[in-house]
Amino acid sequence: MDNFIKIIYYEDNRDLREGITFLLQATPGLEMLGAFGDCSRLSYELQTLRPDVVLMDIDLPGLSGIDAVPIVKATLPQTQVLMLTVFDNDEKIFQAIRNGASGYLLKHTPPSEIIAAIFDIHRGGSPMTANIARRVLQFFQSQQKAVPQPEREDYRLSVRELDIVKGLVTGYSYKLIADDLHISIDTVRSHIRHIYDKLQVNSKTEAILKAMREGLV
Amino acid sequence: MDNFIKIIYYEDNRDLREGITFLLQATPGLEMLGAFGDCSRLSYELQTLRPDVVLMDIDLPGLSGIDAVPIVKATLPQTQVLMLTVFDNDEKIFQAIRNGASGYLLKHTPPSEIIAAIFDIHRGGSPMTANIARRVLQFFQSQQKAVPQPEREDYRLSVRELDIVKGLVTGYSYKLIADDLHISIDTVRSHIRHIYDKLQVNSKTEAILKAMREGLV
DNA sequence: TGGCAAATCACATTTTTGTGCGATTGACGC
DNA sequence: GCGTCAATCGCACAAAAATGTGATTTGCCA
Repeated sequence: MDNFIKIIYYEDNRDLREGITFLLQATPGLEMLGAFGDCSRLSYELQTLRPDVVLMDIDLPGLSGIDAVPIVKATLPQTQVLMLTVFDNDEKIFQAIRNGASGYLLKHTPPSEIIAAIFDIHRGGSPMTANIARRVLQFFQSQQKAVPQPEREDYRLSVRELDIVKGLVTGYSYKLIADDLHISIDTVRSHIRHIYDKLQVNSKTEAILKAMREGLV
Repeated sequence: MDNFIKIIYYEDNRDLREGITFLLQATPGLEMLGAFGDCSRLSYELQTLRPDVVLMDIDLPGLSGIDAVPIVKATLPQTQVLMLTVFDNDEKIFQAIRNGASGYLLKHTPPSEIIAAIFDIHRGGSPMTANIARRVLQFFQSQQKAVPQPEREDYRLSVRELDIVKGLVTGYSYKLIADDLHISIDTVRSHIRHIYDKLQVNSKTEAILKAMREGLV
């Protein structure tokens, strides 16, 4: 049984727990090490049984399944956690994922898919129902879309003027910028004048703030 | 055929295109509207055929499948895009997702799963191979971890000093800050001196930059 | 109750910026 | 070839900021 996938299972509903346990025990390639109604002895069970995969319900009495995930990952980093739950609530899903769960199935998933998911997750995949995956993707997309700023204006600064702005945003004085770019301080002044014109400001501070906010640098 | 899922397919490999087309044509519930070797007439095809699902290869001649996705979503926002490709490269995956793809399968996926995925995606799910899902989750986890800031120092600024800093970051001159807070400009100077001491800087610019970066405001 | 820090104000001096009014050079377009 | 513009530099004067060296009041707390 050396290359069998070793599994432990946390689920407070007794019928379900026994049903799944029976199912997994009957599956070649899987080794069911234990099934428990709560996480009260989680650390002990992890250390003695050293499972490859932990199946975890969310709504457990005492320590919730979500809070149990980081403990599993801290104790056995190589062990994969597969959430198996009725909650398809966004916050719970993301929380579980943040905490280190590698898969997320809803309980109504057919037994054959649960078994496939266990092999998947052990192979380095992340089984998710298509619904859950959609939530994750949507979150992902919303995060990404937040980056492209709201309509950035084009102030038509020349490359040299941008050099100067970079200097300002670095916190340099005119003199330092001049030294840095090997030009005279009067040239820096001159550029700064044009920059102020183009940015419609009239002090270094305003220019810096505007440049930062408008993402010119 | 009204409730059939209408599909168009972009794939430059002719054998594969014809194979998949044949497969989908033979599947009850699916209606294959067309299969094309490139995206040269994408807009036209979208508008005339109005598919429910677009299957999209990535490595197409001319416009790449990744760049085609935003066009699909812009033209027909309700239409779901399922990427079907050999690339399991992170950047390509994330790019496609960012652009609005709702599913991502590798070409070696068995035909039965491709068909299941089409039904899935049309139902609002996001079919992904477990491998792809793992990449997305990992990216997700790394993003989340990035949020907890890198140890913000406590510079022990007094409330009044913070008022001043806020003024600076708003772009106010000493005089404006003084007026704003109803104190003399010399008092502002005095506070600023203390602020510079505490922040370990020696110019307004540096103070503003440090305050912004350290999130003091 | 005596020390301490925060908040207030004053005055003087030096540096740094802002602004007005120039000039020269070189690249590019028409 | 002529106009335009970016990039360079100069000088002068005024305004703002940085620095030094003070002082007074208030409230806290040990």
